Amino acid sequence: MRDVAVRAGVSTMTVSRALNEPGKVSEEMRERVLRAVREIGYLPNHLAGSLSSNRSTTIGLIVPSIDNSIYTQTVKGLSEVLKSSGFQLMIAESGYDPNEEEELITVFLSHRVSGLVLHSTEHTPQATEKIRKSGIPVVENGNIPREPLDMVVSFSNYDASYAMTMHLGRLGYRKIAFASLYSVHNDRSQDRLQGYHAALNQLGLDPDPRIVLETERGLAAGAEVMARVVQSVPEVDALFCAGDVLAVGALFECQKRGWTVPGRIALASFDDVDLLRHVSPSVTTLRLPRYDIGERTARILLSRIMDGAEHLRGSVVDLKFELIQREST
Amino acid sequence: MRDVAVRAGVSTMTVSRALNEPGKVSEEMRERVLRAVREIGYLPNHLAGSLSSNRSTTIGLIVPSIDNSIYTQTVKGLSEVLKSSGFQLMIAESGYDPNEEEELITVFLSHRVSGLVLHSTEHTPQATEKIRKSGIPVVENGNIPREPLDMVVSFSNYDASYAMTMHLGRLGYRKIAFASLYSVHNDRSQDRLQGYHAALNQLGLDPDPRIVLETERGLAAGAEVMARVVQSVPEVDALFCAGDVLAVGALFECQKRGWTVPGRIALASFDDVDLLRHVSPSVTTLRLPRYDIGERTARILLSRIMDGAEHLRGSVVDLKFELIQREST
DNA sequence: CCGGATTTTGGTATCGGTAACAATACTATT
DNA sequence: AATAGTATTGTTACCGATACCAAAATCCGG
Repeated sequence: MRDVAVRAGVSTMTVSRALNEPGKVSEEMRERVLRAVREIGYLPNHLAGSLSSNRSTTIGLIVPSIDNSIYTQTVKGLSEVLKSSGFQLMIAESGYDPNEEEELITVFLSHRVSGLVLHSTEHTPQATEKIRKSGIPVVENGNIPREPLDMVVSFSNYDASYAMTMHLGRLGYRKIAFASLYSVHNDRSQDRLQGYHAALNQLGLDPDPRIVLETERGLAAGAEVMARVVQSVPEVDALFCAGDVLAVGALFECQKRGWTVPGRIALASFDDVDLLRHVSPSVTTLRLPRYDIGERTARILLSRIMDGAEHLRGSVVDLKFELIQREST
Repeated sequence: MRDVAVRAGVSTMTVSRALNEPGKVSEEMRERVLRAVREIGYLPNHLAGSLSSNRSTTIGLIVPSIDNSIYTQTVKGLSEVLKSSGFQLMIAESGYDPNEEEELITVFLSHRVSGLVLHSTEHTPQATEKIRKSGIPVVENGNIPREPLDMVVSFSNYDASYAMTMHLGRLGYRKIAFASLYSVHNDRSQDRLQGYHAALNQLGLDPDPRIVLETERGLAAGAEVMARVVQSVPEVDALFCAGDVLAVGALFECQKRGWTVPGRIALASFDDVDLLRHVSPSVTTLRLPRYDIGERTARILLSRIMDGAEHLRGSVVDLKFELIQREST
């Protein structure tokens, strides 16, 4: 930058202003500076700028696992809004481990991100403390936690799971099995399970531990769950797969075994992946506002960072969901 | 850091060393410093460190589209290796637009990333020039370009497409249709198309423009392609879907219309997504080393950055692929 | 045409670290 | 015990920008 200043015959301050606050500089200076910038091929150093101004243009994002297609829509929403404001995204994965998450939070804070987005809502006390101490705005967006760290943009896993289970109950199914992903360190799974139980209770149905299963992600796991539940408890008449692509795997298993859906057993899923609409029978599911969550998260974060919108501190945005009834129920 | 130094009764240099080069500091000092760090709750400022040392620990990654599940495995591979070396990933999407890519490269350079990973291999001249001028190592990993910018870690889209087409030819199919994603500004698509044509030529089959189609991503597009090609050119006996989940959509369309696969028409896909193994019939496809590409990319980049392995400059790593014959052909 | 208000520009300190070298303490050797 | 050599710690300058305030230039009404 010094070179630019010399070449343009002005002070570095003028260069800095011409680049960042063009309005505060005369037409002539601005052009002289911009020309010098072009001639020299000058690239501003963001590190120096951030250090000096004590403001950065990076946002940290921590997801449990990068290769989970569920998050990609949210990341896209985040990314698009941030890009339009000149912010950058730093991404890392915690592997569903709160300690790992804490570690990453520390790293991001030392990189002086000006905001954090956390998918998980389970944090170590130290992580919470560090965030509080740093004073930067945070958005949690995988679930609506009972005790938010700061802001929240999400749908409620509990509500969604409750709604789907009630839907199955109202359709007349009496023996509703439930499959989800492992719930250790995964409050989304835990909430879905609780929503399911609350609905059963509301419907006057007895919970049966034999038909509540936890498994890993993937088609194979879904298939395995379907086979297991039908064979161990033949009177089961519906399976609610509250996670990933389990329902697709389950459906394939039914097709392979010749079990009709929903004749022999009804099937419902949690996330409206494209696939569920195209398989036959198409699968009843919940449409979750994945993209909107990212977009809204970015907006609310930017308001806090750029406009200092302190009144947004602690706000909880519930983006709801939509139940889509299809052929499988 | 000054506070830590005062509290520990040492100079800031000693604090810096105790934290970054523990070996160069005596046992006693190290403990005194670490205690002070803990007591104060000191968090190093990476921006300042990077600025001062002229080294950063961030890598920039530019993908055409974040919400494409194809990249997630590569990102995971990258992320895991980088994390273990304390590097951070900045991600952005170019939307298949070289100008957008150039813009992002500029931003990343001004953030002083110490390496770049580009999925696309088509760049503007200015982008190429900026990268060259910056001197930082770059890895391209969506394809193997004819004129690499610097290092390359990928498989060859041309070779893969050629191999699959030859495979279909050897199985006896004579009228092989080809569907891919739009090839404008997408050299991966272009190379796949060329590989297909080269194989047709080698097989002594005449190319037929009526059965070479470009479409968008998604199941619906795949279904549409299948319907279109079979109805307009009934003698077609195989369809090679060289992109995304097109093949799955195509298969669903066949099932819906009662066309047997491979009886009425054979079907082959390009990327081994989990799904293809679980549908019925299972789909012949290419297993691409998505995760390995990410992992290897990270390793080669880190070698250049940390060990200054200049002999790696310009290296091209072809990670190959595997053809998986299944029921659909 | 003048004095004060306003806009534009510049000087200097500083952000929080590290590099490079200087100074000091300690070790080993003969 | 003196000397050279090594290990440890400190001093100072600087990385490349911006903040803050002072100085210079411009504007304006009376």
